[in-house]
Amino acid sequence: MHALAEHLGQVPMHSSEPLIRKLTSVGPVTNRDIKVLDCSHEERAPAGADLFSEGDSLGEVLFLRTGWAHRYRLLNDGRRQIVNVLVPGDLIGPFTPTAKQFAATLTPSSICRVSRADIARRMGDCPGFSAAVEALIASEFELLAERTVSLGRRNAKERIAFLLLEVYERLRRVGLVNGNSFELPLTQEVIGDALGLSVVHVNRTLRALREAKLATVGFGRATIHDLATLADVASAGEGSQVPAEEMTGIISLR
Amino acid sequence: MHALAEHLGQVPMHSSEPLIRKLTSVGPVTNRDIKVLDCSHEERAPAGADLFSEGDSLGEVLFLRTGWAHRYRLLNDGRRQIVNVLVPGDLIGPFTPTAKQFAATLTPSSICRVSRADIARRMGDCPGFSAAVEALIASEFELLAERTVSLGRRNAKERIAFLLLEVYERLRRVGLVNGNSFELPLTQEVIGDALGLSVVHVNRTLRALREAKLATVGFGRATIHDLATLADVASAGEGSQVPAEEMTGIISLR
DNA sequence: CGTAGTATTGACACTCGTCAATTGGGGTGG
DNA sequence: CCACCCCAATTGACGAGTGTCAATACTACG
Repeated sequence: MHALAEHLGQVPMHSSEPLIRKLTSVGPVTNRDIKVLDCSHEERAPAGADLFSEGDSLGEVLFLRTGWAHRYRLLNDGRRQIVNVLVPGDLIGPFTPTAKQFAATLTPSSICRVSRADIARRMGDCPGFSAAVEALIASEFELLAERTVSLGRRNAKERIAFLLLEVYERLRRVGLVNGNSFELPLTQEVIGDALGLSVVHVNRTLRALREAKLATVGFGRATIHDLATLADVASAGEGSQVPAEEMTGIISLR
Repeated sequence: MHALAEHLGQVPMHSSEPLIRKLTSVGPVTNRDIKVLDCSHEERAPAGADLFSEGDSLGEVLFLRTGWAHRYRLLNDGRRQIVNVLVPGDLIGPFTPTAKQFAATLTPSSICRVSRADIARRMGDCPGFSAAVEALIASEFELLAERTVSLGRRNAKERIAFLLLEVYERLRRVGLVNGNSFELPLTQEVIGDALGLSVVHVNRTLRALREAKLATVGFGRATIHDLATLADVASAGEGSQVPAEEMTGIISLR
């Protein structure tokens, strides 16, 4: 990395980066569009760092350049529900000027901040960027609906199988899967809080999946041994499996 | 109603209408903005009518002018998860050009269709309208996150209490609550499918709430007898209770 | 006055949560 | 380099919350 660039808070980006891959995966994005990110503030955060809290008014949007994070809500008796687990390349949020959820890192991460004003200003010259952001939000929406289905109608085994496949697919899209194995720096507690399960039950279920030779999870990694069968378990559901993603914002005003 | 207008598919709207109330509740909307709706196609649908299905490409967005509806997903073994229950004035969707969920009415309804192209075209002269739509989507997003918390971390009693309060609040905003009682044309099966519970358990829980003199649900109506206590039950959760809504789209490019 | 869908209730099974104790790994200070 | 500590992972035992099955009572509507 260029020391000067780093000193200025501007680290050059490469097309192999998850964030760039992610953006280009949802539609045509030019170098010019990506510049919006290049020019922005960039910073590192250790594991477990708070990124924003419920009620915060940021004026910016955060992207996860490297590392893992999560967005969550708390109940006043301490229960936590993770709304989404964020992998490299993901849009962290917040989705509204004042955040309605908490966000924190799970591993040491590199965060990219872009001011909302900037995005708006660039709508004219870098339409690809705001369109990409719109698409990212749309897929976040989709993910959330899918999680709702899991929590409402799938049992523990199905939920975990589904999560593994979902993460597998998301990582694959940004080039972070090698063969049938990928990094998964989630504690069982995090998995539980994401899927509405207790740590103990996550552990039991993980063991069941391992004994059934479907997948092995642990040591910060996950390995899928039998993708087909795992998919069967995962989606006793999924009606019509709508294909990939479209380059369309929510409701896409286009 | 004017026979002529009806014949043309254009029914004049009044400010007392839930749909108009809903739009104005999220921000400044002018008569001109509302015209976008006036000019659009309007139609009636009986109870249980399908509005769109997973995979459909509509080219339009639907609004629920009167009546109740729901958006849902199906698992291939028949399990259903209702993603959201829609009350008069709600934006039905779909949120993406090709729908990723099913939508159907629950009661006889009046539906308003607006073409996406039209919304885009009006962005210039009726900015208030597309801004309002953006805000509606943002609140839908918020609702979905909240439902996720319910399904993941609340028990049956809390979920139902929460649903009652949520619907109460949504109806209140569009002027459909009289005192502590409101219409609730949901079968226990629908409630169950929305909250990830079985019909039987919904019934049991409803009875418990009734016996605790918190709320009575039945005969297409709900009555809240003890709002304060019900709220206590509902949200063992809700950290900081972020206030009302802001006139800001998701990420609001403004 | 049927017929069908909805609401209710009881009995019972099973998934999943809670409690508590133990193990295993990875870091840290002596 | 070892002792210690803390956190994550495991496991067993037990109980609470929910689902399932099945029978019965309503209600609405044609």
